[in-house]
Amino acid sequence: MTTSKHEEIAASLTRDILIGQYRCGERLPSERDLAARFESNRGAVREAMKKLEQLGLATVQPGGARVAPLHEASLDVIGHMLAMGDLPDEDLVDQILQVMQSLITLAAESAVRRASDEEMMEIRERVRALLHPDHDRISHAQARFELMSAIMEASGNLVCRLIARGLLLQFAPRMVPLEGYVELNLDGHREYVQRLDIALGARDLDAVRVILEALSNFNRESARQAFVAVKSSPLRGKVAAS
Amino acid sequence: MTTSKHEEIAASLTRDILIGQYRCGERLPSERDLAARFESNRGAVREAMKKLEQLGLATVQPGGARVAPLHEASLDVIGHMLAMGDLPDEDLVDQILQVMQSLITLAAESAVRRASDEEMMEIRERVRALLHPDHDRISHAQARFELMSAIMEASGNLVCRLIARGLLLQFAPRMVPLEGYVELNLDGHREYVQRLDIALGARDLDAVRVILEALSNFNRESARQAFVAVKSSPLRGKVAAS
DNA sequence: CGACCATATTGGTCAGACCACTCTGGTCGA
DNA sequence: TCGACCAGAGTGGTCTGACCAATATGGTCG
Repeated sequence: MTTSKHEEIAASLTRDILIGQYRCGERLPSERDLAARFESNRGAVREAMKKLEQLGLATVQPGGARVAPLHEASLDVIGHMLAMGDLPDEDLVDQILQVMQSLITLAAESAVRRASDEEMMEIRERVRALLHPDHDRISHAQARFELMSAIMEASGNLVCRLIARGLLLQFAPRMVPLEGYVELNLDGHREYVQRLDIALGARDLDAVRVILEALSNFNRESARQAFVAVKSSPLRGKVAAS
Repeated sequence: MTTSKHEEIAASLTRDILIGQYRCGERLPSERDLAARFESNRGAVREAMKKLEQLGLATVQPGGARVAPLHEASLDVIGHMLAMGDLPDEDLVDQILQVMQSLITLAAESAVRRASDEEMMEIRERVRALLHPDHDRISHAQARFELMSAIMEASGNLVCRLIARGLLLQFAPRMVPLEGYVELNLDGHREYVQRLDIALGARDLDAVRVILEALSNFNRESARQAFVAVKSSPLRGKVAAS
């Protein structure tokens, strides 16, 4: 057990809340009761409760802690929700991809408007890097990540950058189980990547927008097919055996 | 002093980091030193450090805590950044408005696609509520907030919803100093609101997108003008006197 | 039956201690 | 002279126990 006590408690309580063990508005057991249940001290329980409060899953006040409605939670719950089953929730994954597309499009528009020529060349190099033929899945994903980072940085939009980063940090680790099943439509993908390079060079806002939407749709479709593939695979659920 | 010790310490340290008192990568004083400096106990300092870590402003490890680069921070730092000066940073406000537009547009598209007729009627009622002539600034802002909430809920996109909510929660309170100076272009605004009502009824995706962009531009322009107005106002800085 | 109040319980805070790990500065050896 | 090495000081991580203020509870009184 490498995890500390309060992390263990927080994970357990988070899971209980997310699966509906404790329902919205319901009172959680007192810190002292939880300390006894988890055979720990109140300090550890207290840190766990802090974590729950930070996640927006519970409101803790003198008199007791109550479960908060999910739609009032913090963005950080997404990672926990993705980690709930043996596979991430398919709808949630698609929602994340949609939001990421919106943010990247916004950032790209901003970058096209205000990036210096040097920054734009840097971005276009990252775009062209996607075309290198010696990419396996992992290095290709890495290249896409670096492209996204470059666009976000050049956009000058800190808000956009922070959200995208926070979202990706929760999203990426949970997609590992699906990694082996994604099959990118490489031909169409390369086609759009080349067009993106040109559109960025021309600083053509509308073209960039359209191409990014198309690329995002590629990703969403790839994710969808990966879910289909993994669900029909005989290896499913091997994680639970470890 | 209604704020508790650890909140006071966290606020002080947050401010120090954001103004560059402690630079990126630099080591923060030890918890014991900070406890002595703030004439408090280590527990309080410790809670404050937890808060800093949650904000992504610092990484705390055995051996010492270090300041993290701003672009690796959590979205929650935005609220603190807005609260830094006597007025929110103008560029940051515009960035937030841009992101909000992206998210609302995404949610609206999703809502147009998948909302039931009842939900759509609910949304359109909120839209028409914006046209009521007996709105003062506050109730109009309230009505816009409720419209946004309805769209977000109908979109079925939890990720989008959580981000927008979190962002607005940090944003709204900091805009209070500007409230008196916003002058919405009511004629053009009403025009677009009416068109939005119709576009939603027709479930016209492109029209909704265009109208929301126009409305967002109205908001951004209003905010810009409010900054101009407040900066030329003789009442500036009265907050510091209290 | 409802308003009210005393009490038990809850979270909030604090003080102090111990532990495992990291960092530092000095020493020793090549 | 310079490098590796090592002991000690310092750090955060954790735990214990206690007290306080605010809340929730259940009984009592009107």
